[in-house]
Amino acid sequence: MNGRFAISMHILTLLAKANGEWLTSEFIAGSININPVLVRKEISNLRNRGLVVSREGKNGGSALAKPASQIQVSDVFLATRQGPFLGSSRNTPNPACPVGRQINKHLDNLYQEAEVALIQKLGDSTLDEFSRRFD
Amino acid sequence: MNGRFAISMHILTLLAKANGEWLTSEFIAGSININPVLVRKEISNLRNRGLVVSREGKNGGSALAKPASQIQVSDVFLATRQGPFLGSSRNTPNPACPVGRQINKHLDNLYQEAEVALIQKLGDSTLDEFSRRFD
DNA sequence: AATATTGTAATAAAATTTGTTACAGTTTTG
DNA sequence: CAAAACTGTAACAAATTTTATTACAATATT
Repeated sequence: MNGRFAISMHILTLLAKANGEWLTSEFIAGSININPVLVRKEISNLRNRGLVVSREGKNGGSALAKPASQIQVSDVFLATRQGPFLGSSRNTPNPACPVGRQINKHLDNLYQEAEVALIQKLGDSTLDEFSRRFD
Repeated sequence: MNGRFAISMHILTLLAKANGEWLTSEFIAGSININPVLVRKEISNLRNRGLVVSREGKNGGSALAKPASQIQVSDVFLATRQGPFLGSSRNTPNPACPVGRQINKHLDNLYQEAEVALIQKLGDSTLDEFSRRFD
């Protein structure tokens, strides 16, 4: 995972504990201690994924699109992962070498297997469970 | 995983298929298509992990420190991972906020659980198996 | 002694991530 | 309707991380 996963989990945890209140990006940014624009960018992504809803204008803000018990941690992982998860092979190995020619294909297979296992694991827990861990 | 995992897997696959030959960093770099110094750095790391042995001087190079069947993919993962695997929380959230104060602790727990699942999965396969996938 | 090679430090370049500024568009409220 | 409080997003800047390069000392072989 990357920093975006942490930011998204933080946002979603705040929303889960907000009890129907619409939180502003500025308030959320104050808790995470980052710039409100970054929060809005992440929320935009979560909204596209159907996890969050927002409203513009005065008294605007964001809220969960569905109960926290229906949001799995794996949903957040999938929403924030970029590309093939495990750093992907951005090498362009030598095609004249038998290993170089095939390594990316085999690594991609490996990554995918690993990712499936990880998603399964993260699918076990929900945002509701996660947010209840806080005092 | 990161680019270093891919590089290390590439190096180890070449060594596994080298049949006792000592491969030079230049040869390996040619297959991966990166700078030989990077190869030597990665090999240095793998050597510290007990996966590879090297010898200096003319006709020097590197070889596996043990049979490929005794090297698990999870060993490579552990050798190349940097820090808390999933991008770690380098945010410094607001300690005045109940969520901000505890989020890193709970995320770390989550990361660790996920990492255990991943390592278990990667522990299922060995370098030997991986290298046999190549034609 | 000449050659081939590793080991490693120092530095530079490139890529990625994170942060900032700016401002148009949308609601609410007086 | 105008002011205020927001979101949405683009464009740009700064910081960080990753990857590459240069340089050279140390080690073996021939």
